[in-house]
Amino acid sequence: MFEFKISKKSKKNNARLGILKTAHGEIETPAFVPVATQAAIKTLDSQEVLKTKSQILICNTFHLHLKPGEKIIKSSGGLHKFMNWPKPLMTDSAGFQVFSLGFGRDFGMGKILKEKNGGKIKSGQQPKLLKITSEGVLFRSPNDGRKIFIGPKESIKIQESLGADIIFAFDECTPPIANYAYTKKSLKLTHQWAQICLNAKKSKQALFGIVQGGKFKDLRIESAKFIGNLPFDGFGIGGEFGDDKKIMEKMINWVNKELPENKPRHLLGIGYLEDIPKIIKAGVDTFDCIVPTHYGRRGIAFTSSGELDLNKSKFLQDKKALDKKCPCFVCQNYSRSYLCHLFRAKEISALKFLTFHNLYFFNSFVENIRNAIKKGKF
RNA sequence: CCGGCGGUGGCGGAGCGGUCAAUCGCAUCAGACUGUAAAUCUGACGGGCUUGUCCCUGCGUAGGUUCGAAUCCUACCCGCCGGA
Repeated sequence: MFEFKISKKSKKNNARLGILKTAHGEIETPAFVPVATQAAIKTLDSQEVLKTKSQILICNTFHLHLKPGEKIIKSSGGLHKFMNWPKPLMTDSAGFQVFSLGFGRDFGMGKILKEKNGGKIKSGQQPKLLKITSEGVLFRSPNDGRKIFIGPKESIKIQESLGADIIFAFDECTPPIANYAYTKKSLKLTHQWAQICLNAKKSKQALFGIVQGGKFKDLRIESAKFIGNLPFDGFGIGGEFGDDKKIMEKMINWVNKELPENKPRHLLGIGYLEDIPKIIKAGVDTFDCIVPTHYGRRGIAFTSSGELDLNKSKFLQDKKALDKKCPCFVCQNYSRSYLCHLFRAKEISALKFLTFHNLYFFNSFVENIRNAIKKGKF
């Protein structure tokens, strides 16, 4: 079962309040989606994740295909049972790994550039370790270097075995230094793969198509029209978002203008705290991001007064809570001083405390935006 | 008191005649991270500035040998171990 209902639209911008219904329960949108790549929110158990107000998680097809393999998960009764997560789940298609293990690795870059860095990647160019063909992608396992082929059919098949509520079409996340010709050609492939995914799917899972097109307005619009016209249950907006973040908001607006109004839109892999109001205003319903969990393990805490790096020795003297306004169990029970000590002493509980707090903080942040939309204040 | 071993940067520890401000760890400091190759990675880490194929100081202390010493010799100081 899959349903999306928009209960309210902002009069000030394109933000919308909605309910996404799945077989594993409802999600109030806009919603943040924590990233559980290997069927785990690192450092937390599923009961703890529930306490962070998380409504849905996203796991990764590529990683789970390698370890432990979808057969194991299927034989355990699917991802929900396997990881003891009662609420909705998404799985990413492995499309991001086409970038992160390909050109992303070759050039040591993320999908958002800080500086303008031109179209270094030209049409026809291949990443060093991967081979991208019209059939799919020949990956090299980052674990042992062995070859792994995943194309649209394979991705869907794996995702069906995993059994998440929402699955994604296989795409290529294009790199931010790809030129127009590369991006255009890649887009064509992503579009072909989208149709193959739709035809391949036999399950009742909701399938989201992914819009690509890089930083190029005409390609983004072309992609949103093409993908938006296919019978997907919802849409992902993927890829790179330009040479700097300023384009991101514009780009999401170009795309959302073309996508069907009544279907959910998921922004893939975006969500610094400062990005969140912008992307919600641009009409995004759900979005996932590694930042709260990943940064938490690095010692960065997100608070109402900014980011704190708990590795810094100055916090040893600081007896305050991470965030005095936060009701989470970390802020209620532990001082910055103690958390700083744990990080400096390399105690593993440090990672858990910040992961918990950051997720709670992000989810609360988005919850506040939902309430504001409800009250007509956003 | 005798014998053995050793004293190198904040710490541990390489080097054992020239290419040494000195491999490498650790600690410290700074930076990065947006569909997680990520409890990770990068950089700095004697002092100085005009940040450079730059200058100064330097391998327990004081002398010596040598064109040249952290590296060899002598004395002394300190530490550890063994013997009286």
